[in-house]
Amino acid sequence: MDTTQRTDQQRSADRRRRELLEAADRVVLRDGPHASMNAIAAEAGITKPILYRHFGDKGGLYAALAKRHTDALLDSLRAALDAPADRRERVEATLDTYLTAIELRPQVYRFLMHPAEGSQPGDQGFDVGKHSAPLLRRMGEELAQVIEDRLDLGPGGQQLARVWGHGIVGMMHAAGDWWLGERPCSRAELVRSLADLLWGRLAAAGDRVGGPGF
Amino acid sequence: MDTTQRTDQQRSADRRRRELLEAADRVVLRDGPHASMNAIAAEAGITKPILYRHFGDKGGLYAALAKRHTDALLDSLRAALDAPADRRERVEATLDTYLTAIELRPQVYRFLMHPAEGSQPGDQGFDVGKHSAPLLRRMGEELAQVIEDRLDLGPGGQQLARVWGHGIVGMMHAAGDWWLGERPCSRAELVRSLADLLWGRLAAAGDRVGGPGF
DNA sequence: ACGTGCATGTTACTTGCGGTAACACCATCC
DNA sequence: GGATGGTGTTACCGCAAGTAACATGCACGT
Repeated sequence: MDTTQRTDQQRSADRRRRELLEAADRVVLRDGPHASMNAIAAEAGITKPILYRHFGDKGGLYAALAKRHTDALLDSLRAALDAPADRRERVEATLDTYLTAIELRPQVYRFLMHPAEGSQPGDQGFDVGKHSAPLLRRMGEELAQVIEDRLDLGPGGQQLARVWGHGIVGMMHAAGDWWLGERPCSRAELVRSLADLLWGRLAAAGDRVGGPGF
Repeated sequence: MDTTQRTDQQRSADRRRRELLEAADRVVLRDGPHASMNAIAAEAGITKPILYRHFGDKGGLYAALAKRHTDALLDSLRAALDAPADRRERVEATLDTYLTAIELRPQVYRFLMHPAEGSQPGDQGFDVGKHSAPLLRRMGEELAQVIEDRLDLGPGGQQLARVWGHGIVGMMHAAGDWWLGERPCSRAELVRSLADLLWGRLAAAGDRVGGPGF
């Protein structure tokens, strides 16, 4: 088997795949996650079966598309997480990076959080637990690793780090989602409020007069 | 217009609607959120158009279905939130209530977190912000209200409470989703870890030796 | 008693999408 | 020159959402 030829072919196929992904990206960003395979194929200047040859099925295409954006976002987050500053500043920088990303490209964000597209009626009866957006899971795992690596949490620290990783990511996501919809405050205020929450201000707050305390 | 007759009709329609919802519930719990309208109609012993007359479209049926479960879960959560105990115990009780609910009825949980079913290609271009599960939003708002009512957060407290409400709910949700899929620890441990996070243990933890600190 | 509404039910259809089979073109390699 | 393999097409299947048109039964007003 001719290595050069095979490499050439693979190179060509990879380039084509990237072109198709970029076309799909344009359509998804324009039409939303409901973009049909026909529409994507049309945007790419081809027809459906080619898409299916490259990506298997719609889930495959969407997974490939999601991976691109997820990787990019995770790179940004890693940079914020690795910035030279103290812990609080890093946490705020990470929150701000995430929120800035979803603020600048809400369509991408919406697409990434919609896992329902991939699954089909007949795939697997009812696997609970896999339906959350892969982006959330990956962010949770990454953050868990960072926490475990850098913090001394004593015995059971690894498990604690994983819980916290997923929990913090979920907090960031839900708050960001709500904020994006209602825009009740500036991004900086949101970041500060969330960091305050993580810094234990909930436990430290005083009871309201006359109330039984939360 | 005859009031008695109208009431009778309405009563009958309501009863029918409830029967249909219960049939839909059975199917969705059996087949997952991909249950077709035909399947639901068959389970109810009727045919599709009747479902459409009652609920408009699939989104309407699913919304009605979701409302039932969401209301039920919110009632449980309110009870936990109102229990006579100190703040930490209430937080743990609320977390535990939520986690117990999703543990006992994972199918219901999965259904509630799948908003993608409702939206259709042609409804509205791209409204970002409305795509999160209504359950999450409602839980966030409720918790925000409780926090605002019972905690003295100083100026800007209302906004802070809302951020925290949505953030905490998101934390609970993401951690619960991950936990449900991997079952890395007992429910009690998860509750404790999350409460520790909310109690500021992240900020209090020491740096690991040799690391720059999270 | 009888037609008039009106809700309830049906069959049969349209539309649109995911996915596939079968065939056509064009380069490359023996 | 003819096999091979990737790229592309048209035309189709199956299935689910949603709708139109028609049938039936029950309470009402006169």
